[in-house]
Amino acid sequence: MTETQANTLYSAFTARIDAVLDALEMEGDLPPDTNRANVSVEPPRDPSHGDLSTNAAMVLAKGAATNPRALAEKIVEHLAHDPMIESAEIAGPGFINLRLARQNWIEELAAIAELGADYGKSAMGAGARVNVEYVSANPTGPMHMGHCRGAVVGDALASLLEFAGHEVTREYYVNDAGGQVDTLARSAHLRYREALGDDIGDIPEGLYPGDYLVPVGKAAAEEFGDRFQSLPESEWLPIFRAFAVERMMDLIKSDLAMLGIKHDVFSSEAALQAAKKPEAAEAWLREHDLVYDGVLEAPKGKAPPEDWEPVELPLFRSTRYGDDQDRPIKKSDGKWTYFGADLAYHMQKAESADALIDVWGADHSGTVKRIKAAVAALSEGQGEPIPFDVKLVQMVQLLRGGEPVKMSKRSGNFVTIADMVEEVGKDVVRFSMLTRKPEAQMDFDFAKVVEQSKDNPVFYVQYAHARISSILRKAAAEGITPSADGLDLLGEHDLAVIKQAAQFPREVEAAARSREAHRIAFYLYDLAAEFHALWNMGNDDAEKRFIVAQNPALSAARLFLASQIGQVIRNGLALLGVEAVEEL
RNA sequence: GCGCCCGUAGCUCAGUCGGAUAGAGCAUCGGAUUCCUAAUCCGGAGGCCACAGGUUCGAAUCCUGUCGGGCGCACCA
Repeated sequence: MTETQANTLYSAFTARIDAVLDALEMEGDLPPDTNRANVSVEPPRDPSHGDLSTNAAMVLAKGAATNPRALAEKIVEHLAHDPMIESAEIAGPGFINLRLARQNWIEELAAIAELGADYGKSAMGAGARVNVEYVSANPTGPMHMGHCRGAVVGDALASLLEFAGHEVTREYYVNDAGGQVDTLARSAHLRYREALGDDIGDIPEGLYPGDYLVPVGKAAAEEFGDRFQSLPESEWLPIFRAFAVERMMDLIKSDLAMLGIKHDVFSSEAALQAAKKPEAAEAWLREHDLVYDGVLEAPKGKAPPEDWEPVELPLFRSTRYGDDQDRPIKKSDGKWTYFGADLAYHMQKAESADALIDVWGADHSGTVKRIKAAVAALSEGQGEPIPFDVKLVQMVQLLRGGEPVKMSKRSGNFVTIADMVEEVGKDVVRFSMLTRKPEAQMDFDFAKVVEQSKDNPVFYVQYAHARISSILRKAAAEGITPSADGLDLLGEHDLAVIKQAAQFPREVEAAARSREAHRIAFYLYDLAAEFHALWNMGNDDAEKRFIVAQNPALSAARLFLASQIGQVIRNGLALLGVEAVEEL
């Protein structure tokens, strides 16, 4: 309760209860400076328990040397006089259940109208600069499904944090310095020779066979003519590396655009190395005895690699920070390891951020400890340790009609994001990726998603929005304008939807705090469900329809309600990067 | 062998810093459409929250162990 919170309905009542506890301290019913960390004020799961519930009496009774119900009675006494509280009751082991006066909900609806696209925004982040690094797929080919989940999860997380008051940088780390990009360059050169008319035969083992390099070869032929056709590799490798990486990044950016993803910053590993950042990091670490030259032991419990031989390498003392083993920052050929460059890269990011988040695939889980160790070591050394989170996104098992689909860049046979988006649409892809928590594995059956697309939750939410658009269109045609004037005419069943909508700001903060964007998707589903339920009441009872014949004042009020629910759905979908359609 | 993640209804999954009778969708059974989009709604049935201990007013949630599934485990990225 100590965190900064937006001025929402729920935080307002949290403050009221806090004030009551202050009063009880003054009156001696509670010991001074009672620890209230475990006090919660939140809507109960079961709506029949009221609008808000607090466990304050149960949590604080022991410290006050009394029993929960006795303390609860004292709290209730204070709350009973509040005109914004309709009733306060003690229930079960000592919960205090509050029913809020309907005025609260009417005002909340007005607040949605006033804030519009800003409704739900929070100041929680207090402008803290958060760098979210996601995707960072190697620039050796188009994006495939293996990248998709992390891309969507990272992007939604970035939007969420932004909405919750953080200053977010969306960053992509381009691994353009390792051996894989040399392979890319060689593969591109082969396609280049092919474009110039050489018979290249089968793509040799160890090069990338994918067709996507054919246009790269043609482009190179146009750009360079036959200049590099028969020169030794050393003459063209760096040139083709840069050329091909640039083309691959264009490809990746266009794939990302299909998913509605756009990064602010693309950081090049090659540029990082050219700027000697890893050297600087190494020097600092050596000064502090965090890097030393040593020999790693062969892995235990598992047959060591056949070509295993002990080699002395510069090692980072990641064991000092909880890793299982010290980690090499340079290879025996003197080049930086991925990790060696990556630790310098994280320091670079930290220079312009207050917190770092990496979104990685679960296949990198083994490297989390070392990078956390490195960031801890380096940032402690340079003042305050920087908060650093690695969000691991679990694998997606891609199926087609129940059969696993292979994904391998080497074979050149893989389902690309472009294929996926073209077949099922961006909104389905994004929403699907966000309707389960990222740390759980998921199956994604291509055929199933296409066949059952009507059952996909994204349509359920979009349908609610479409219905709202539809009714507003109809009202406009009939000359009825939504209006807040008659909101007092709304009934209990209308309020149920408002209550759900009013939770949006809470959900935003809870989701941002736990850094879990998928909560927004589930919330929207619940909100849509409330709306659909309200809509269907109109089937049985014409008085409960949005447009009530002979009652323009009530119609205007209900249309106002519908319009605001639509606003909240739009705000939520915007966080997920899913479109709020006008009609299905 | 070690590390990380997961285990909740027949299936796919939610579950708010530990809260009240564990929730949804699909599937299944029964209802609602002369009427704002039925791509919707209402109701029934379906659970030893993998298992065993522990922590406390209170555990699906936290701790320990076991079992099952996934990912990773020298200089790759």
